[in-house]
This record gives sequence, structure tokens and C-alpha cells, in this order.
Amino acid sequence: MILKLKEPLNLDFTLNSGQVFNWKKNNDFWEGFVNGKKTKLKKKGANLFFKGASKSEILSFFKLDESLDEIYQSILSKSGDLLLESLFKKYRGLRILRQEPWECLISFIISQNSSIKTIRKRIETLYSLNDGFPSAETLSKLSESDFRKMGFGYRSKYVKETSEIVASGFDLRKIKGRKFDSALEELKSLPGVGDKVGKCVMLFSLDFNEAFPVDVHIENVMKKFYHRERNIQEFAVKRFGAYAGYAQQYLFFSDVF
DNA sequence: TGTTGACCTCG
DNA sequence: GAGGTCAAC
Repeated sequence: MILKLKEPLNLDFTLNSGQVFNWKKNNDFWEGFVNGKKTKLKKKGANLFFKGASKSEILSFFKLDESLDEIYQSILSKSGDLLLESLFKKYRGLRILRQEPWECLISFIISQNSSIKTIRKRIETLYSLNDGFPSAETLSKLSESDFRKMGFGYRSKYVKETSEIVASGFDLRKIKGRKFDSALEELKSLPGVGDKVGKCVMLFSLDFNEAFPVDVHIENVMKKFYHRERNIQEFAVKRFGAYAGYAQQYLFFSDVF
């Protein structure tokens, strides 16, 4: 199947920017999962060749319903930020994804204090449990020691407990309609979810484009270029506006890759 | 309210 | 030390 792109999309930047950990590039094809469906992608000019997920699922996954150039403009006109202006040019087509919330949540819980390579391995192990990413029900039936055997370390307890809570009715989707602070608090009530993981889940799966997750890299960037050490979320929204999360992703990407 | 150390595993 | 969280000061 072919999809005509009206929006800038760079697969290499987007799928390799630390938002997802289950995509691999083989030859010219990117292979991964969209809504639990194994999907192959290849881009040639404005054509996106795809197999697996449906067209509308792919449009949603890459948030192709949002105009990236308008987002750039919105951030730049508000902030006049020269660093971001250059990064938007350099990494044009790097997009924020709209992932499946449950998978996103578990991915970032087990990502803490880990290298990207280790994270990938853990997520691969989860996929190998059954067909596709295991549900909360499935994971809630495993024990903490099962997760330790998978190499999750002290995060095993978090995965076990969060799975139980979600399996018994905690609805991730209902968080979507909440206000920012309330949504973050709700997520942080889950074991293993702190400020950083909560905001990653909000930004990468729940459409909170103003979420500005702060990890070690962003902390350094904010210190170096913006002379900021605290209240970074507040600062980011004031400076960059409603799409602060996009600014975060470009700053992160330029620092890490 | 803010700071500090322990926590698992992998390369 | 790696894209942190939690409990104890």
C-alpha cells in the first residue's frame, strides 16, 4: 500500500529518537509495531510504502494530522529561539509519535537507568511472551521474579504492580481528557512512574504536546543553553508554548544523536 | 519543600 | 554510567 505524504516525515530521525524501542531498520525497510500490528515502512520521496497497519493507523501513529511546519512556527514566533530554529532545519521531519499508551507506559518504566540497547532487549523479551505486546492482564499474572529473570532488575516490582493496577481497571485513555497536572499526578500514582516517565507517556501516547520530560540530557541542555536548573516544565511552556514537547524532542535528539 | 543514597543489569 | 524512582532524612 502507498500513502501520499503531505507532511514532512523522516523515519530515521523519528524511529531512532528514543521515543520507541521496538523498531529496526533492515535494508531500506523499517520494521516495528503500530497498534500491536507488525508493520513495514519505506519512504521514497513523498510516498510512504506500508504493510501491516492500516492507513489511518499510520496517520495517527506519526501524528500526521498535525502540521509540523505550523508547530515550528508556533514555537519560533513565541520564543525567537535561534538554537531551535537551526535544529528544526537540521532535523526536519522528526515527529512526535502517538503510541499505544499501555505499551508506552511499560516501555518507559523499564527504561529507567538503562542504556537503549538494554531497553530494546527487555522489550523484545516482552514481545516474545506471546503474539504482540502483552496486555496488562497477561503481565499481571507473572511474578516479580519472572520479570527479574527477564533482566528487569529492581524495575520488576514496578512492572508487576502497575500491571495489576491497570488490569483491575485503571484506564489510561481516560487520562487523555484531563488537565496537565491532574493527568501527571494520576500517572505518578502508578509504581515506577515519576516525573520523567509520566511526561514521556503523556507526550508520546496521550497527546499532551506541552509535556517536557527532563532526563540527564535535557538537564544538561537546559543548564548550558538556557541557564535553568529547576521548574523546567513551567519555563518550557512559558518560552515554547503549547508544543513545548516538540522543542524537547529536538533538543534531546541533538544532544544524544 | 528539597536533597541523598540504594536499587538491578548490561557493556 | 545508562533517558529514574522511592524512601528516608
